[in-house]
Amino acid sequence: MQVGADRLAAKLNSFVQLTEQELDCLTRLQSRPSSVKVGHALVQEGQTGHKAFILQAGWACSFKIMRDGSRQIIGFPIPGDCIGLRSVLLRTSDHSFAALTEATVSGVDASRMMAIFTEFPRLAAAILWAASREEAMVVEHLVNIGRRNALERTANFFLELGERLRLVGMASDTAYACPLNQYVLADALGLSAIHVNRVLRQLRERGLMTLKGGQVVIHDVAALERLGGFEQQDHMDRV
Amino acid sequence: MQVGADRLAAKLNSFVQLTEQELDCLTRLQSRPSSVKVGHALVQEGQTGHKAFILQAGWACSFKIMRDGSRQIIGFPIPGDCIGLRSVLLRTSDHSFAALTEATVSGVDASRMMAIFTEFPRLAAAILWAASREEAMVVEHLVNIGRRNALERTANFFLELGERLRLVGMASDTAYACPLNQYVLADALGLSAIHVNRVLRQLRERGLMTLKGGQVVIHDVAALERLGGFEQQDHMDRV
DNA sequence: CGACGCTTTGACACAACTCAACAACCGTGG
DNA sequence: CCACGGTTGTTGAGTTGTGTCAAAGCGTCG
Repeated sequence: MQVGADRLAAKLNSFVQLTEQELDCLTRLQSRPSSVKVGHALVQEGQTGHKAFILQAGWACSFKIMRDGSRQIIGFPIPGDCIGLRSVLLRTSDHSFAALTEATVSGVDASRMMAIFTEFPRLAAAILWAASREEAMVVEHLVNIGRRNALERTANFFLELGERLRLVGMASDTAYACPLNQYVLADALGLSAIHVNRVLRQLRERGLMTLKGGQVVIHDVAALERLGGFEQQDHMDRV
Repeated sequence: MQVGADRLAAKLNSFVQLTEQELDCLTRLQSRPSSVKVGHALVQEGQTGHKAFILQAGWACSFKIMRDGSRQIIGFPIPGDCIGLRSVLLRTSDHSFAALTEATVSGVDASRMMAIFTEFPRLAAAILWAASREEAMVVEHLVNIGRRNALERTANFFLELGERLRLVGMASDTAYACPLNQYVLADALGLSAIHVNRVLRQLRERGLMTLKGGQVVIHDVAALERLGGFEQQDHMDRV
């Protein structure tokens, strides 16, 4: 498998230039890609099987269900991202994953994963780096929910998402496909679905952005960034 | 330095039994502990120096300042926790750290940290494990803010904090020292300081818990756990 | 004593939630 | 082809939770 065919290899390769051997190891680490149906769970909270996946295509989300039935979505892995990496290290997974669209994933064997640490330390560092980026995203999400009102929060969310998608070539500067409905958005943003609707309307009426038919179009990037308190990320974090 | 003297070693040792050599490596990794004054920043957001610290004693918090001056507190590292581990991997730190009480920390040299990956892979795995636990805490925090109201959120927060403190012997089953004032709590919980006050009063009047003079006393553990939607963590996550 | 940091309280405003109903869309099957 | 049900989006009215502003109480420290 060459770089490019495997999303994980492509991502890690942007951190440290990987050798032939390391690329080969990554290939062997992953099982043959398999397809997942919409709504199907990948990892269940509390599950103790040490399974992790790499999302190769499609959309998914990680979330936690509360006792009252409501849920909080933690994040939306996009192609190249790890799913359930933590459940390999911590014995039980602390949250669940589900596919939001038809998706393809490749499984990662936990024991082989641990073996990497002894055989390919540079690869291990790269994985820690990827995990760090993921954690940084959760932190951003936390700040967004904790300290911004519904309008700012939503604006920030779509900018952040667009930024990530652009890095993997799934978005242009002002538009991208986004299959998230208002219920999903509500659970991600810590709002009610109805309020999400009102917020989207306001964003539309203000001429900032539109979400329609699974397509996000940003009409006024500058104004949206101002509203969402968005700051261009620095991606020069190669060691 | 024996296990016990060094908080980090003590923590990692609970994940994998560390060898003499590994313990020795951890000791050499850390600089001589130094003391930090209240309110003093350890890591500034955007700072590019690859510095990390291990908190050995005292209280600190990690936070992000918004453009409008408000702040969101991400978490409260307690002794044994890493501070700014991510700023070693991602080149710039994405948030800041400050001491909340007189604290002592030992610095960690970034280049030596990277060297661990090649020399002591088991140690690297242990560090990744510690980072995973930290991320799990952020996720809990996110869920708490996103999907619980002020009362439940506060209840959950103090239970969670107590749980962590108990693991390092800084809390009994029903009480612990907690130097966080209402402004700090507000910034952590995504509330206003005034509302935190109201919530604390309600918790007190309902006979659930009291925060007074830097001391948390839980009067009715069961009821508080029910209110906060708190579930006992599983700590059997040793590999 | 006054100054300061932190807590407490009340009155009011506003953001976000809930409930209820309806409209648009889309695939399915008659 | 149209009727249908299910899903998703839209809107309004009323309620509740939380923020804001203003002021006072309290303890500590200089």
